[in-house]
Amino acid sequence: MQTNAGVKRVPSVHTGGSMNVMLAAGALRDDGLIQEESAIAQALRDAILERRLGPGSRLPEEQLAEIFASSRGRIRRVLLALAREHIVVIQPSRGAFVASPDAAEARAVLAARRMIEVAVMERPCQPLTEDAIAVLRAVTEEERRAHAAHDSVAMIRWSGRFHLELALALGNAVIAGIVSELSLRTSLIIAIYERQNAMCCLKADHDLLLGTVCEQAWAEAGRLMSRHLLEIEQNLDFSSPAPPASSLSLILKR
Amino acid sequence: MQTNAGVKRVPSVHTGGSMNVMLAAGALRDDGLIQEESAIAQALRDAILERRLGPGSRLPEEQLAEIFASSRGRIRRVLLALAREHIVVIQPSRGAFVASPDAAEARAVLAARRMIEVAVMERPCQPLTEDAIAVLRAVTEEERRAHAAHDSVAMIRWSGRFHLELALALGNAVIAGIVSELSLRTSLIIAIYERQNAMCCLKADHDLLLGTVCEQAWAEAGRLMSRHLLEIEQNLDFSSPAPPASSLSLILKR
DNA sequence: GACGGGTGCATTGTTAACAATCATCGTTTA
DNA sequence: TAAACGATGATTGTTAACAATGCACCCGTC
Repeated sequence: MQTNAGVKRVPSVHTGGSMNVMLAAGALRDDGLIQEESAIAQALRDAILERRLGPGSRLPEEQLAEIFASSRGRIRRVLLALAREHIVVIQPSRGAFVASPDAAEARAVLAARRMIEVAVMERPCQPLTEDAIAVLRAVTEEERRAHAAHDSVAMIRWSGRFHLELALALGNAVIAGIVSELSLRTSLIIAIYERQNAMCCLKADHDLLLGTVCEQAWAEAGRLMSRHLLEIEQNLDFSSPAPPASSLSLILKR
Repeated sequence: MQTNAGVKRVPSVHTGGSMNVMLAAGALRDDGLIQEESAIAQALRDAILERRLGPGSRLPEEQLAEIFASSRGRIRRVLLALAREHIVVIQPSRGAFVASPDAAEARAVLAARRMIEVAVMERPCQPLTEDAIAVLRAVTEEERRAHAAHDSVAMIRWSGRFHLELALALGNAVIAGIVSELSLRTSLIIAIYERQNAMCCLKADHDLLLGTVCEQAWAEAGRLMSRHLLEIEQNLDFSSPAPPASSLSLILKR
């Protein structure tokens, strides 16, 4: 599924360079899965990311097989892969469900993110290239556009994307893979514990961050990143155990 | 995340203590795998960690199924899980092999480790408990013992274990999982690129580190950790592409 | 009305047979 | 001699049928 509808348009002149990085993002490789499986996995990740599939949702093998015009065996492999990413839970003899992390796990994930992403800011292990800056600018531009259009799905996606590109630009592919996984888990967590009045995770934080990054003010960038992630955490409400218990309605195919 | 809640670890006693510490290690849960599969996966990880299975080794499904008295289907699941940990590579229609990361991947893994583990030292997100210190002391004691006995297998294992316990003590379960995976990848890397005259990865670095940790001298601990990991990296020789090409001799079952 | 047991259905788990693919090696030919 | 070709065997990939499990529903009894 590199037909990722929205991902194509990077509004910059240097289509060539951006394109490359664009591809890399979706394709941060799904080791051990063949193309078709990888596509299904990505479709499920997208559905979770965009909250079409809520935490606790049932994921029946046969139904998924039909939806994706695939076989049960293949779905099974995909579900195992997603279980290893901690966004799906497999209960033996019961089936697979979208994970619904508890408060402790939520805190652990966020703490890990803070630790890692702040470290990436403070001590980048790669020089910042012009290309990388261009990509980051393009992403924040997309974020702004999504925000203006009140397109919350796009907002979620580009927001995650910003963190990923940052990890890729200042860290490396291994770190980016880790950040990517933690990002996805985070968005599951937000789906469960978000405060009602939540400010939808963006108030130009990313712009600010990008500014300091461009100036190579690493210490300040680290501080901003820390604050940014702390804010996300502080906008969670762990008091309501609230398992939203979504139905098995699958609006997966597009 | 009560992952390690049930496992009480008391360091003191020789066999008993060590055993307990042993258990906790593998048990950093293998999501999506049933017990039997998890055991097989751990056996393979151990074999790789201890370099009984060298990089590039072939891993035929049927043979593994026989060795572990299991079925091909189950082996298949295990291999997929290990592929997602990047310690096994699955080549479609060709089979599974122990991964042999190239220089670029090796550097990325080590850089990621340095970034993350240094961050854990510098900014622990948990107060250091007495229990944790006891466990860490026990591990270094085991390391010393293994070193004295020239038991390189035990040395490798306890060395990795030290890093894991550190991440668990000062970080959390999520970070420990990440460190655990990176550790395993590192030991694959060392198996490939280690300099002949390598000093076998331990010259009391861990003792020193533990000392500063106990004193809660975080900045110094971070510096030591950084140096420690850099030393590992500097003892690698990427010039010889040397794929040791090990046979498929499987001394897996114990 | 609540509890316990039992039946049937829906779903997952497992297996075995078959199909497809790749490597090996011997043979042929330029 | 070396390259190309082709058959053979070994290994992986896929499927479909069957077994096992858990769940919901119904019924009877207390």
